[in-house]
Amino acid sequence: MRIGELSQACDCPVETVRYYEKIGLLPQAARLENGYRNYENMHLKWLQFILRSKELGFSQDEVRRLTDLAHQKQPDCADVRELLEAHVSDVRKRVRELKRLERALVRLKTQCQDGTLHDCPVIDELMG
Amino acid sequence: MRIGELSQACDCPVETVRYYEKIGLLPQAARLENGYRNYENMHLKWLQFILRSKELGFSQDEVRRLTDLAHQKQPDCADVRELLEAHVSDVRKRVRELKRLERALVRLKTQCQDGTLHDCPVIDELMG
DNA sequence: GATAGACCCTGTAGCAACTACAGGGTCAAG
DNA sequence: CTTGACCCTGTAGTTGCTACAGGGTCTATC
Repeated sequence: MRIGELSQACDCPVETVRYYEKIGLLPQAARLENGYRNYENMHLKWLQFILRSKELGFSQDEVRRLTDLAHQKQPDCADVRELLEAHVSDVRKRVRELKRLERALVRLKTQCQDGTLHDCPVIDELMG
Repeated sequence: MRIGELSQACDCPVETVRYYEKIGLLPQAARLENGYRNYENMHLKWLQFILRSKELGFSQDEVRRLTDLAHQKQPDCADVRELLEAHVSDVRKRVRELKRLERALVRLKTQCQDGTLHDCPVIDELMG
């Protein structure tokens, strides 16, 4: 399989595939005589694993740890669970933070009733 | 006021102050004879405005637009309102996205009941 | 007068996680 | 034999800083 096919099959830009290979997230592909990368089915699975993990918001580092676990002979479920739990609590923290932001913004917005006002209370408040 | 004082007064690293000046978020300071930056009270207010806007999650570009509005003779409240509304809906979108993520992760986690399991269903699911 | 330490300067490289070129080579079809 | 789609490497850009490297300046102390 050449890089274009892999890229299309996974709906992931070729540059990104090469990038993942470069940083060692995706194992290196063998080369054809003309220098083109030659991917196996294994690479497709691996890339899908990476992309699915990214979709779930795992960082590159976390994805790396996940692929490491996934390719151990006996992956320890406790490690996976730990990663998962850390990630869930991280996501929850971000949600709380954004909700706090939202409340502050909405409060700010209520000060902006009149669209034609020249002395803008929003700007005043940001000014301190 | 020298950069260190401004930095301390706003609890913002000196490098960041210089950076804001460099990218034009903060107006340039006059220089002393020895080349040191000499800040006025105006800069302190301006920097506080920037930092407060950042705290509310505005991007650099949005902050720039806010400072532009703030320093017009007659800031149009409708413009401010528009920025604010766009930002609130952006924040809400991010919250929804993260909540979706959280649900997916929690679902994944429920498959991980046994910490000693060798055939990990989480990894299987990520594998596709 | 030397020197230590705190402060200031510029400019560049690094982070995540890619994306977008520039400047080439390869290959099949018409 | 040329067009166009594909492939290659390598570098620079993105956002919003942070962290040096390699200097200069100022104040206090010995």
